Amino acid sequence: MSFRERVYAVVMRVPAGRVMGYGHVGAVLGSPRLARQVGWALASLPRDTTVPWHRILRSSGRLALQGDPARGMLQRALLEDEGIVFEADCLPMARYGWMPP
DNA sequence: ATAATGACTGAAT
DNA sequence: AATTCAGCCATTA
Repeated sequence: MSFRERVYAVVMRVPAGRVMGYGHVGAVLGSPRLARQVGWALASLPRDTTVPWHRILRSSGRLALQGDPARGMLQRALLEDEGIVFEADCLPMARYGWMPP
């Protein structure tokens, strides 16, 4: 089982309308310092994937993909479709954040 | 085996 | 408040 597959397994557990930070996913995988590797795993995801990659955000609830406007807008649109309300490019992790039981 | 890369993060400017 | 810097570590070359 590769690192990627473990990342996908965690991300796919996140219910609609909830989000997780890269560091949180890394923490579930073993260490909060795996954030970058989580990012790498999602970056190598195919476009037609069923993995809800848009539910993974940067720390403090800021959106990832800020360097890529096209995908950034897509991520925001997907999250809003799930009922998440943004507060000026950020969203309250305290409310939408999720951790596996 | 070594070196470079990056959807990150937290501290320091 | 906005940027830059320096660690991080799986993957790739």
